Amino acid sequence: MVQVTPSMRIGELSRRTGVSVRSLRYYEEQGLLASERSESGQRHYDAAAVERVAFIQRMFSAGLSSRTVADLLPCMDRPSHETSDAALERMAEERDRLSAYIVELLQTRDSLDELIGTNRAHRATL
Amino acid sequence: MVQVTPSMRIGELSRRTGVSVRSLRYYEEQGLLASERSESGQRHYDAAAVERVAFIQRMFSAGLSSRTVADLLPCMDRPSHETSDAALERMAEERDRLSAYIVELLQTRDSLDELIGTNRAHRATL
DNA sequence: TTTGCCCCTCACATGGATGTGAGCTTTTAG
DNA sequence: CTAAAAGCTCACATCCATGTGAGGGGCAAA
Repeated sequence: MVQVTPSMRIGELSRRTGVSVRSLRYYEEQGLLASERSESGQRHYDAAAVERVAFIQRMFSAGLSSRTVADLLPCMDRPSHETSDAALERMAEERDRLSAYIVELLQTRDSLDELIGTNRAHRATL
Repeated sequence: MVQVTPSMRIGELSRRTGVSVRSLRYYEEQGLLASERSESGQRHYDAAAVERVAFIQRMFSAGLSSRTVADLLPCMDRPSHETSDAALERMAEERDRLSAYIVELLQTRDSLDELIGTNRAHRATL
């Protein structure tokens, strides 16, 4: 039988995403990343998994917890009328949190720039 | 003798900054925040400490470790020719890291917006 | 003096993602 | 067929800022 979506095993997914095998298993444990199991119990992923892993990483790096991401993913997989008010609200909340965080970081970057500027100026007086 | 800078104790600094007493002691342990000790061993801070604590928090929230902040602070306290090349480079490095991070977060926010938009659209079809 | 609050140190706990290693099975390449 | 490479599970370790609690001192108001 020909594989329609040539499945990859965990090592390959790890290589393609740059995410450790350990972490991929963790994502599964947290309900973020599904896998088909072969008879012998090995995980197999379709090509879409690469994207999904990237998404998960982005969310993590934006400060969302695995729990939160788990709540969001269904809305991504099947955006439908089933999307509860709660989930929608949750997304908006996270978005706002992220926005505020970005603003904060921009200010922090300015602080750093100023700090660097001041020090460069002092160096120039050598 | 009149106190020129009326010193505050740790509880007050905590209140003014919103940072826990525990954390303030931790900052000191990490060499980020100095304090004068009274005879009985109690910490006293001058008004400038409030600003410094705020700065530390910003750096932390920008992902710098206490170690890194400790390396940066001398450049803030005494920007002078003594500012080593290494320190300056370090600052620039952190600035760039932060910049890259911000860009990433902006993209992530866009992802979230799109996700929210898609779901709202589906809700509208109810 | 007693009561109450703040401070001190020490040290163990927490959370969340990830690292690491043991012990064992499956797959693959020679 | 055999050995290397890759998977599996389980479970303990790590990092880092912070929480928490024990046990005890300092100091002001009643």
